Amino acid sequence: MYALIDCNNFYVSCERIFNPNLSNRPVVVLSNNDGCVISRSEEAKKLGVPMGAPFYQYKNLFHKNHVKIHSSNYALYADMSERVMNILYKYTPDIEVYSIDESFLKFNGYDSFFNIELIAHQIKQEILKGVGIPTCVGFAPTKALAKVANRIAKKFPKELNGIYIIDSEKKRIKALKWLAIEDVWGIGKQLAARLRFMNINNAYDFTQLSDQYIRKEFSVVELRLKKELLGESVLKLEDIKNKKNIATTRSFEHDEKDFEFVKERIITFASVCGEKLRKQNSNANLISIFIQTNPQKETLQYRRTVVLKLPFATNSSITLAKYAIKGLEQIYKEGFAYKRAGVVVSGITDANHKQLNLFNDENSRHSQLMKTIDGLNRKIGQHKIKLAAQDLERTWKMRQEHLSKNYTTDINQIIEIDLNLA
DNA sequence: TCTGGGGTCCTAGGCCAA
DNA sequence: TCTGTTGGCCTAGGACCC
Repeated sequence: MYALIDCNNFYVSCERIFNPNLSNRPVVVLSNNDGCVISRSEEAKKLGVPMGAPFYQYKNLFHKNHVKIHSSNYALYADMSERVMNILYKYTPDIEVYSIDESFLKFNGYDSFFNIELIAHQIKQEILKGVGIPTCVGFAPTKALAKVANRIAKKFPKELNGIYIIDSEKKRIKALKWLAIEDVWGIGKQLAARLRFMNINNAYDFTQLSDQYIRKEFSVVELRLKKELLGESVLKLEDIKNKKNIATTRSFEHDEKDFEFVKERIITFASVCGEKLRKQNSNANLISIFIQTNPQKETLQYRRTVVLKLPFATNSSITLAKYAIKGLEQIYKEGFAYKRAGVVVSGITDANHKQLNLFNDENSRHSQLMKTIDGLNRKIGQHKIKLAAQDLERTWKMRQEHLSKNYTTDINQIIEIDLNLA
């Protein structure tokens, strides 16, 4: 059996732990730059706030309904996520941390020996008591069905208490007939529209299509999905692997025409990619740089990406920045106002197994220098030590007007309790 | 004025070598 | 030597996920 444990409205739930004022009232958490809504409390959902809603369009609605607004505080969420996952590891070592707020667990042979419902209850209770986050638990014979079970648990909180188990054919078929096609894990907007057009309206209809037809009209991904929904486990737990791509991309606070501005951003992104590579002890062989104008505006658009092959595998921020500038110079066009830019490194290899290059190789001092920079940044706070090409005067602040404190990761921001009031 | 960011996997198509 | 086929590798772009 697979279990899917999913935290309810995760970012909002994290904010609520440290701020009881947020209980039982509409709360939203915004994306970087306070751009869109990326987490909503049940009360906010009831007000009709959709996922991804642009903040500025909903400002009035929020104001009118006293919606509490928070900028995203990823340091806090990452720490709370780790606490949740640590609890899950107590139940089984077979875990796949699928995202910041959900994990698959595999319980081999538990079906006949253990009371699954009891385990589900224990998991839920322990996370709620230990971390303060409410969760939903779905159990089923495959990962895709566990997703379905979890969805049902979420949808009927009063009746099911956040737990649903698909453990019979009858329940499986009933669940699939209930699940709208666009809500199936792996069926996105485009596929759903095509399937609806073919009168395939729910997950059950989808499983009635023949293998050949699915393979011909769609792809191997959809075929696997069909098997999973039929109860044949083809998706296994994924191991924790090093990332295959590492990206650092941002929108600017305003549209920007100045080359030097964009260049400074690109250097910073390349440098951050270097840091991320070093953190997972990897090197990159390829670097791609992209810039784009604001697609929301009806002005002439420009968007280019360039991929450069690095002369040797590297994680040096200096080398990455050097090639990032080279790439930017190739794609930058005067006269456009840019809104977004980014650097992605790929072709990732293990830094311990670097292939020697006869003609080109990195200055051997880079590696020691990077170690020193990383060490200092860890000690005195993130990103205080920069490359000279980064602007030391300007501090790049995202718009984060509603940011909560780092209650659990910064000793200076730890929560204080006034015992006189308590 | 104000619309996020970071991933994965798959397919198609080009190129190249056997 | 030439031509056609096949399969591997690479990359770009699309679709999907959270």
